[in-house]
Amino acid sequence: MGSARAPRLIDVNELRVACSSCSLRELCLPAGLDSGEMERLDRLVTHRRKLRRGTGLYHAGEPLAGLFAIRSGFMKSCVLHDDGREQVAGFHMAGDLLGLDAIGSGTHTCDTVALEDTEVCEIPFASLEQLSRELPSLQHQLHRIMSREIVRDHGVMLLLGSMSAEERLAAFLLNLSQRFTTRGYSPSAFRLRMTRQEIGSYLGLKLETVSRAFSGFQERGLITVRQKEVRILDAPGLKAVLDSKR
Amino acid sequence: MGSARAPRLIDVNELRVACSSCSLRELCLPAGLDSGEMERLDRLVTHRRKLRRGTGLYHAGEPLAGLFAIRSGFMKSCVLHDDGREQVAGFHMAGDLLGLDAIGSGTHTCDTVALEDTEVCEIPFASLEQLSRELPSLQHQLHRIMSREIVRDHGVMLLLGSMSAEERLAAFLLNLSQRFTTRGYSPSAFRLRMTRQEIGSYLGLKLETVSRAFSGFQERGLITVRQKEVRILDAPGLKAVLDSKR
DNA sequence: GAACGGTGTTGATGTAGATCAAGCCTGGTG
DNA sequence: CACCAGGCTTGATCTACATCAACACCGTTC
Repeated sequence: MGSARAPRLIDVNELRVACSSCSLRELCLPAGLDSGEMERLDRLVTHRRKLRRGTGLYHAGEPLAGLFAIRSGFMKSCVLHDDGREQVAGFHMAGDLLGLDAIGSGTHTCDTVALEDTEVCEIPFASLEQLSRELPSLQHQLHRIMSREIVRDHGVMLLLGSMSAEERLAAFLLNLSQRFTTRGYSPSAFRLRMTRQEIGSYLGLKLETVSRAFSGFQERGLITVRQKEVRILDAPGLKAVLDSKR
Repeated sequence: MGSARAPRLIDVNELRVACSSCSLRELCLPAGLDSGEMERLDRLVTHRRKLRRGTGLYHAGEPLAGLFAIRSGFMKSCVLHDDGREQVAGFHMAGDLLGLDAIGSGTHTCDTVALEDTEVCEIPFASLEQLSRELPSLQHQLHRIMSREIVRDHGVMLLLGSMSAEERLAAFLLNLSQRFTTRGYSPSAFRLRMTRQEIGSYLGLKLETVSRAFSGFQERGLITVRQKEVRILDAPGLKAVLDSKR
């Protein structure tokens, strides 16, 4: 269908969103590459996809198509248990790389869904492996990204295994705040893209508990919440919630 | 101290435990390599270390020395929270690769401790990256291992976030059983290398709860437990515990 | 602008697992 | 061989969170 359009126009458009001119290049796969290297990476990224809010990107069981870098928007990934139970495994924003779970088996092990309109860059994995053999910086960056994902997961395990409801929510808010900051947004005022139910699923809590924890923080003057709009009034206070329990 | 010994002897010894003659080669980093490639990998593995039970291998905060492949024995890794809380992040046995957490930042993010006398092969990471640029099979195997670690962590997150105490313990026992089987041991009778406290830490439970769940399984004829000796009498029954809760 | 469905808040009650406590194995040590 | 410390089990009680329930809010659609 896209082939009906004038090819020239598409080329120009693709050029405009090349890695080298992408504002996320320092967060994403191209971090640490020089301009020549980045150009070679660009050539791998032939597909970009726009996802409407609510649309899935890939599903558990599907063969690995490629990795996906988020250009803009917000996504969640969910792991599924045999019996239908599902849990949010992570929330992903611009610069994050999705699909790493599928490298091991060649098959995706979780579902990913856009929580707002989202644009992703598709990077064919075989080509990426090949190119990263030629570009040590790219190879290393890929390793760094996978390693950081492992460390992040360990943090979530710690949270789920040994923190109270309020501690979990405080950690969650501080983490979001930090990630927004890295991307140039306000650390203290942001809009949650996910529901209470999804936050609860991620934190191992029920939605009512999440709601009560929000209210509790608000009563103590740590934050204000109005539906999905959150403002952090007292970041040190939130951090203190984390250490309070000894 | 080792240099006082006759170098010849050490060389012969090192040869004996080369990757190519290691019984774990299909589980470990050399999986998928041909004999010439394996020989090149062998040359990276200059250090082997024996750890007495209770000894640490590396600690959070230390710079990445290298990756470590377990040749024999049993280890745990623990993530630490700022406030001193600690949680077991995983149990590791022969063929497992340790240290992946440190690639991202260059610094280890967890502690690892031998739970019984253990022998590990040290693989300098920089050399491994270099060699994996020349050997696509090695590169791919490294990626597979990291990806599988991510998938494993997602499984633990699901367990911690949405399973009851008995479900967690059942999943844990079945996982252990499966890993022992892969390594050629009995799937149904094995000796736990960790304490109830460590199992509890890993599963997000207190040791008393772990103990009660063991007793419960025993009363229902699913297993027998006597201290650290476990025998699985009814594997399908244990699997049923996982699905019971809907 | 009325009606509706998805989302969020708040209260009342129930419960799985934590906590506290006591006693029992077991393996290592003098 | 007796002793001891660390590990394990089991019981009684407590509590944080789940569950159930009612209602309020908001954005969408007709």
